[in-house]
Amino acid sequence: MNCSCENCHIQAIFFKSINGDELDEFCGARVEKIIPARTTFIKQGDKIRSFKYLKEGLIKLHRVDSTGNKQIISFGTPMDFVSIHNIFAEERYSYSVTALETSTVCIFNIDIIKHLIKTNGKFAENLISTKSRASNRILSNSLDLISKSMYGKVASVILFFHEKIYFTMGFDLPISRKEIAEYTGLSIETVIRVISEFRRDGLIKVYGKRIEIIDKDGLISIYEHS
Amino acid sequence: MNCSCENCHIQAIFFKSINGDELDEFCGARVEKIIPARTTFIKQGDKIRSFKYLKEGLIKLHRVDSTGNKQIISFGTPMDFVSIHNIFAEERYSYSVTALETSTVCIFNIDIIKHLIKTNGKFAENLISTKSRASNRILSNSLDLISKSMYGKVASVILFFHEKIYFTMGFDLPISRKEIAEYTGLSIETVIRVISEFRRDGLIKVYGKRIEIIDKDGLISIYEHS
DNA sequence: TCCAGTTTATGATATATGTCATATATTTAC
DNA sequence: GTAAATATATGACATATATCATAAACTGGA
Repeated sequence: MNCSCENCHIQAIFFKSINGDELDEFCGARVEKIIPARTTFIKQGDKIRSFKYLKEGLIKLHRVDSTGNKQIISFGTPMDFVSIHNIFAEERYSYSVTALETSTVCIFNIDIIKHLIKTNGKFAENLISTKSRASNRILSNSLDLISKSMYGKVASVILFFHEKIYFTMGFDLPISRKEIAEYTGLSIETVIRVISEFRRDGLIKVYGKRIEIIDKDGLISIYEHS
Repeated sequence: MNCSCENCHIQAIFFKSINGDELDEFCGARVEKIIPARTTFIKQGDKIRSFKYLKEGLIKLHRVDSTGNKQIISFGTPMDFVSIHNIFAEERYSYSVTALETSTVCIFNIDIIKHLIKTNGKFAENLISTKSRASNRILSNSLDLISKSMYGKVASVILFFHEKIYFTMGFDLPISRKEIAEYTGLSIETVIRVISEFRRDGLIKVYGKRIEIIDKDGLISIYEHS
């Protein structure tokens, strides 16, 4: 199996720094795996044995914190998920990863990655900068939530899936109200109530998981003013 | 000026991967600067022109978010602050850095760092792993705050300065109540009220900035159960 | 030393958010 | 296809948190 995929982001990101021989070495050991929706393919605490790249799909990063509390860390698309957050820092994953939609993951030999970092400076630089951008984005989203009210938090989730994932006014939420609660730190009931209130105020239409944004500016205004 | 400091953490972290010649190149261009307490030496939006390491002291990372809200991102000691969060990801700092106590900062030529990454694989690996650990820790602290009540949030700040910075039961808080509010996302009054309540409940003694922990287990229990 | 600004503190009150109870709708397992 | 589990929804109520007002304590500079 090689790396001939047409629209591989990791190729665009990393491979411009890899020459022919290295590319063969890197891709020769690649395994592609289809992950069914709602399947956890990286478990918190597991030993890190490979380097994974999301080729296609949508995933969530989640964890159980030191006090036993379940929380969602972030949502990711191929543009922003490669399993590098922990690879060089810890021996084990400090988070789990679950597919929200059917996803395709490319699995690489971790030793080859480590070897590439040591022998290919351009690759190391690209990896550091990709990793930095990804973790900056996650941290920034997390910080955004801390200072917002329940309205701002729920609005930010709806706007996130609209602006970063689906790009259309109407879309099916890929997560439950409970998961929105785990991401925002709110209770489930509060999440449901806020969604209902947004509906009553004419900001969105709701049919179960289906959301249709009616007043995007209104949502943005709520997000911005808490 | 060279890198002969006795207890340099960056030396311990990075320099084990650098040989004599590289060390000279790296340290030859080093500038050491003393930052007075409460001075901002990195400003959000500034162009990144150098690589900075906190040799001595205590700093806070802070930012103004997209909606104009001021918040504190994290606190750092020499053990965990090197200005690598943004260096390879962005052209400009996405956060400011202010000294909370008189601090010493070592300033390196950023091009030499970038050159080292490209030519010294061991250095690149150490840098990636140091950076990963630092950003994992910051993210983890930020996520911890999201799901906690005002009691848990304030307890976590007090326990942080006790367990990670001063190690003694009594210490002077290096930040104001307002800064605790900016870190936790609470209002100033709520922070003050919670501290007063902790005092009334015999968990701590308070004399202005001075905190003395009386019932550490009680604080931990509050932190854990929200 | 005094003034002005900031910080800490507390009360009164309004609002935001969580908890518990209950009901319906939806999904899953067999 | 049915039972059980889970997800969504809403009301009533309790608790958590913010806001506004005020005052005392502290800080830095003229």
